[in-house]
Amino acid sequence: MKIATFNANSLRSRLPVILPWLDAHRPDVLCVQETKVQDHEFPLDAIAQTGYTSVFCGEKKYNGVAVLSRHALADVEFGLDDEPNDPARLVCARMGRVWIVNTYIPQGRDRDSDMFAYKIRWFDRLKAFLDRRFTPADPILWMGDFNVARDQRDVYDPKGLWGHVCYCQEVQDALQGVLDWGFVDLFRQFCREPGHYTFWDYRMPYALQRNLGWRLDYIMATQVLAKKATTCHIDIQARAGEKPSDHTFLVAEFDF
DNA sequence: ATGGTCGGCAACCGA
Repeated sequence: MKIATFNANSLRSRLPVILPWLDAHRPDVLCVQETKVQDHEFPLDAIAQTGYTSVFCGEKKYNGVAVLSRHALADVEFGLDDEPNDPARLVCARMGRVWIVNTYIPQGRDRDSDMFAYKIRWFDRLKAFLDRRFTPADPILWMGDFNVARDQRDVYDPKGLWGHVCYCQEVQDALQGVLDWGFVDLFRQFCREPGHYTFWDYRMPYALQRNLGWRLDYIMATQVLAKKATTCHIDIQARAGEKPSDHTFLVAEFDF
């Protein structure tokens, strides 16, 4: 089994990246965040032509999640189970006996904004969501854009960036609280080195060439699946001169 | 130095 996650920053404008990538790599599942497309405008047919079914929930300009799959998806649910439930930030579905939880976690804006408090709470709400449906013994893949860099290996300037909404003690603790429920960071299971990133701010000149990046996207697996993982790697599709952030896939493969 | 650019989509907002 091969799975992947991708922050699209507009699914429709990224189809020229996504469709060839699906054809070349044929993952069983691709989770997408920031689709930025309403459901009635979702490019269902273009994706179906590559052999993938989709489940999705989007908004006009912001947010939006989708799961693209080569296999049937069952028990599809959108959003958390309290209010506001953010249906365009979470999709949960079952593929065979494996559960997929695809999240686009709030970015948080500023440390002193309501959105930051909302971001912190989101992790506890997600843990409650998981508790109501699963146990840590279930085969679950929690993946997507988490907007958290877990430690100093995950940002290009740990001292200078400390205190950012995506790199501060509060968000690291909040994420760790959900990990402690029973998840393994699959990329870190295979690579302990610093400097491997999934996001480069496109406002920074030559951020990719200078490797001024962040690791904000994750594939978290419960133990039963982590034991079967054979690889987890970052696939940067950007060619010379192109902006990389909207072209970065995080991929994991499993021995089944 | 607290900038920069991109996407949606029609004036800024979110990242």
